[in-house]
Amino acid sequence: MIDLAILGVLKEQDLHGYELKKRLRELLGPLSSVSFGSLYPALARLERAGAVQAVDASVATARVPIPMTGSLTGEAAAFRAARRRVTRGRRGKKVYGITEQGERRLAELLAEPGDDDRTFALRLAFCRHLDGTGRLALFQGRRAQLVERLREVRRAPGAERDDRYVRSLREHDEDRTESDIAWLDRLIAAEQAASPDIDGAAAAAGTADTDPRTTGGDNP
Amino acid sequence: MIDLAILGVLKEQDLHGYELKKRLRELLGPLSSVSFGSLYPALARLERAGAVQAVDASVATARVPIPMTGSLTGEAAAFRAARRRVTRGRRGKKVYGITEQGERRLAELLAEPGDDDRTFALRLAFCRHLDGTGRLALFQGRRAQLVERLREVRRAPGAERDDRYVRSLREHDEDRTESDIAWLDRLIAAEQAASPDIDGAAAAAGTADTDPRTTGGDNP
DNA sequence: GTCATCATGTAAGCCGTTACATGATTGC
DNA sequence: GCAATCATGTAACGGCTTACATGATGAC
Repeated sequence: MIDLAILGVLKEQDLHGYELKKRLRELLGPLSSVSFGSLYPALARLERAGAVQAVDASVATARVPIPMTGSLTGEAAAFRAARRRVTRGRRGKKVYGITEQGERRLAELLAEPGDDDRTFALRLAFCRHLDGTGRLALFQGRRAQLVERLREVRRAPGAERDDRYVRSLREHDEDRTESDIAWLDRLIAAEQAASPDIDGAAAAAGTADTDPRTTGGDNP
Repeated sequence: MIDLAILGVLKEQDLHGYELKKRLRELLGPLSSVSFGSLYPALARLERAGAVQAVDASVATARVPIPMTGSLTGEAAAFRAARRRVTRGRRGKKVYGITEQGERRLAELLAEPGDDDRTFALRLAFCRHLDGTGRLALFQGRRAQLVERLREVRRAPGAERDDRYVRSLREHDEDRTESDIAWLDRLIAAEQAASPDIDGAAAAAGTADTDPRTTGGDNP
């Protein structure tokens, strides 16, 4: 879960822990943003596993210029930074980059099934690193899951005991789920329009029984 | 969190652990239903804390309130003794009932601030045990939180780097939040219609700055 | 008599948090 | 030089899950 977030962000850009947290925050919102207490150990673990690697901060990313204050031992500092390529930058910073192994791991994490509400948002945020087939599988797998959930919400055992608040909760939950399914339908349609050669039939095995009518019918 | 769920369910009916889990499942859906591994320790903890109490299974469903007259008549003493003596029913079942202390604890848990997405649903499910003022405070507190979240989603720092998937995610998140706010507005309106004497001004201190226009404008 | 279900618990471990400790760099 | 921010980590802990262990009851 946190591995996916880290690798997904590092795939777009080399970053150190502090920046990583900021980027995750702006990507995922203040909620579901990780804390340092889990971020740094996770980075250390990923480094041990060979999925990420400390890189030279000065060559990390072109768009982040390091302001060399120049006057005091500028050349010496630059030299030292250049020599100790794999340790830390000027400010104790440890800039991480994703390795090839890490990219494979990211692909695995993006493709593996079992998405709850939180991991789906994360996967969607990084799904550009998937091919069209993988994306369709992701979307349709999620859709099937929501359809199943909608079925359960509608079955609603024990609903006769509900007071009006619980009833309202259930109704709103139903609306939300329908809205989510309609949204996924739009994503799926856009994906199929972008790649007309794949129909997702192979990718979405087992989801063929999903009933289009359960989406609440926003299509005429 | 789990305490709230347990006490809320036990307030409506005496139950043993197994049934409690089933009831929670049908109340909250398969998601966010607790596992035995957390339910039983929680029940034991609540029993040690005096919030719940093992009761005689044969009188369990009657839900007879304990007479709190203070003076121990012979009858009440006998009842209490009988109630305390019985630990488990025929089948090793241990039926729990909520105590007065537990009801106070439930009221505390329902009223205390700090609701994330999950605890709000739980509170709403049991908010009938709150008075009108408490309910309004709950709804309006949640509304203020969602308005703040909407503001953050719309600010969206770093959104210029987003690909279309992240953009779609943000848009859908915005729609969802707007829909949630509109739903809360309906709940609030219904609550105020039911109790015209309270306007929630005192209960919702600090939420007066919420702008009705931020709801997406489903009102003409 | 044995199998599914009901019923209660314990143990190990994961995943993440908060709080704490430490130090570098920049701005004033 | 001093505070604010940047930056990295460790320690303690909490809550919840899975897996395991145990046993009662009823259907057949």
